[in-house]
Amino acid sequence: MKVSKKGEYGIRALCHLAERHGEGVVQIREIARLESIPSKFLEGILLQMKAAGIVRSRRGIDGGYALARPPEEIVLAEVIRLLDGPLAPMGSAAELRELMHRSPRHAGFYEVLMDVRNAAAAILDRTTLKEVVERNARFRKRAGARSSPEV
Amino acid sequence: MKVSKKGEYGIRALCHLAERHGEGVVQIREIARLESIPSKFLEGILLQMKAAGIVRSRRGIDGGYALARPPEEIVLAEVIRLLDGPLAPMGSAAELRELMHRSPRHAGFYEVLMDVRNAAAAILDRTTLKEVVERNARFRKRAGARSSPEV
DNA sequence: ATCTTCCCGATGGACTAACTCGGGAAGGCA
DNA sequence: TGCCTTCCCGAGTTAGTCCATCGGGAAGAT
Repeated sequence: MKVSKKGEYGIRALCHLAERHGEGVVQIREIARLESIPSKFLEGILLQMKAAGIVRSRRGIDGGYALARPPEEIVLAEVIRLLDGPLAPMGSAAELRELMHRSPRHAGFYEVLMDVRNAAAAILDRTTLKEVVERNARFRKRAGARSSPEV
Repeated sequence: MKVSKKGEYGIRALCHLAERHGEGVVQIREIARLESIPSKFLEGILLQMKAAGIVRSRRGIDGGYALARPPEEIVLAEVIRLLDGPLAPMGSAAELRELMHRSPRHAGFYEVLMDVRNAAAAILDRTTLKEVVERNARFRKRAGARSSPEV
């Protein structure tokens, strides 16, 4: 599995929206500026997440984006799968299973890869956006107490 | 983390060598043929593993490759790190740590990624080549009993 | 001397990542 | 009705990586 810039930006943007959940929409430009994300790139990412039902939008003069669901109902696995593909370290879970019984000579190895993907999936499937935001807040407090002016 | 063809071929070749451990060297061409790996590609991979001390070689008319250490002293993590880079899903463990205290705003997210890399590392650091070969054998028996003529 | 093998750098095509451009469509407001 | 601001969307660019191949050179056995 690999989390690309696209995936990272996607999650960061969702965190931003999660923090303001319930306060209406927020514009691409604002997210891009505050999160240091290239805005045209972010545009495409949000569009893709909208098509997937993670996020909703409103156009016009007071338009912008908001979460389509509450933060505790969005899990990291969903957005990473969407933006960066399957969680398995090689191919997808289905392809690994296919390989295992198509070439039993190396099935043991593929089985280990499957174990790795299951371990990753176990974490990412139960980690909600809400939890990530809470974790972020905890770190911000801890670090903000002694240094660093926000980056 | 991503296991590429290079990593897959590397492990498959090592398994091949592990099965014949103690019986002298085996040639690139033979490994390539029996494991369906492009031989020129395999050549480079073996060379890299030799430089890393995983494998040793002998040239000349009866040359070839062999494991540099017994199969129970080679772990998957070592070869995957060598051939495919760090196990973390984004950057390396060190870069993730760096990010966490350099931008505490998203440290929670990076921490989750670190958890994922730790889960992967836990599996791959304790899985030896010997264990993979044993697992392979178990599958071969199970499947060979009812079908498939080796691929 | 002459095979056979490993050693090693260079190259090439396909594909992806990470952006960027430019224009179009929807929606609020005067 | 315009007008402006926002989202919508396809196409293009640049750099880099993946997978593989070529061609020759060096070491070693007989």
